[in-house]
Amino acid sequence: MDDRLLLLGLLRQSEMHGYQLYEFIERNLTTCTNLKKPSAYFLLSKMEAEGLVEVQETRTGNRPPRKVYRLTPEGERLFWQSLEENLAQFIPTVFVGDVGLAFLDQLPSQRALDLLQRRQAAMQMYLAKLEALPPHRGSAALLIQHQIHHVRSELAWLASLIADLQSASQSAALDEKGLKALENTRSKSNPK
Amino acid sequence: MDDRLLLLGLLRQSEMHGYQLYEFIERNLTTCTNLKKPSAYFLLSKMEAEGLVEVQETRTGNRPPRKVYRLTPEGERLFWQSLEENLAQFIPTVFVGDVGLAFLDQLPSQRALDLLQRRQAAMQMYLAKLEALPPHRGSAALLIQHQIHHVRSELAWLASLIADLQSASQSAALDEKGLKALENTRSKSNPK
DNA sequence: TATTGAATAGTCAATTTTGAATATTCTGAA
DNA sequence: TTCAGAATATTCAAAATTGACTATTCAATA
Repeated sequence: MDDRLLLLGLLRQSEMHGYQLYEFIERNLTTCTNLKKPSAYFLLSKMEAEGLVEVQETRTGNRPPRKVYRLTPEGERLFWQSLEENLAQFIPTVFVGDVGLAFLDQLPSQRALDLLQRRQAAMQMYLAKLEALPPHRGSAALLIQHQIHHVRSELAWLASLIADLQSASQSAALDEKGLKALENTRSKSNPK
Repeated sequence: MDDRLLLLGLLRQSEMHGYQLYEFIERNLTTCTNLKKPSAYFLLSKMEAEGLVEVQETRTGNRPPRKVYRLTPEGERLFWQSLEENLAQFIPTVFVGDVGLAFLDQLPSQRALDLLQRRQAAMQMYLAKLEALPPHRGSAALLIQHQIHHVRSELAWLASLIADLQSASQSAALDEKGLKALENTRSKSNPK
């Protein structure tokens, strides 16, 4: 539903053909969707069938004809409805990177540390890229600020995990208890 | 690939049939995957075809036979490889909720505020649920801590967005410039 | 002026995901 | 005991997504 909202919202600002939509999303809105090219086309033709958008075929030279999409009043209605719905709700974030964390205790703690430090480096690089981005206009800027805020927060969390892991493996060197110590440490510290 | 890692990792701890896997994920690991029941079954039979897991059909009474899966050495190898890969990389988070934010300026600012405050309430409820969760064992606890950290950070960000929106609509009441003011405000404030 | 590679524009078969249905067993209340 | 509904366990057809491909135009350079 959110991808429809995205397409409707963009078409509302100006009519476009599939590739333009895809390009724009790819360049400016990757932080809020994974929509790929064929999915974009698929969605568009579906939305046409549902009467949310109208198509105008335009042929330039002997190119394959481009389909230019524009919003119908029906589409406009759905836009407002979906926009309100999207803004009012909260969808919990799924962290695929946490699958690995779920099995962190299977690894020797030194190896775990190594890997997490590589993750940390990858995050720092991503953050640097975000911060170096040329200033975007309008609400795209908002999304980038959001992503920056998020990555900083994730970096802080990862740093604290790494620190715990380090001190746990320190004491493990003494008391031979390994990662078990860590779980207790972290599950108790629950700062407001 | 991450869902395979998840299934492999769980099967490595003990053999299980599809429903058990699904149930366990549903109860303890929803913060790191969206894997639905039929997808779990699909993945399992695919992994069987790939020689990553073995099946043992067990029939109890005249129930439909249950397929119990266990890891093969091949599966074990892939587990370690995928685990290291997962831990070492960082996959940027996609915020579907940001689709709405991308069109925030299309709404009258009072309406935008209303909706975002509802989102805020939804987030607070989710956080409360997380915090009330009975203490989980092992690394599941880690994932919950992560989710809590994340939601707190998101709440802070949303609060600051709402505050900016409020002060922007205050000045709009004076200078009639509406939401335009907001974008400038936020895109400049970039705290270290 | 050819040639090559990037950018533009879209499609398709194959894969993956999903909602909904099926079927059995268990639990407890009437 | 019996009937209803929850829990267990899986499957399937329909829908959505993807990687890989096709094809044209444009820009630069050999």
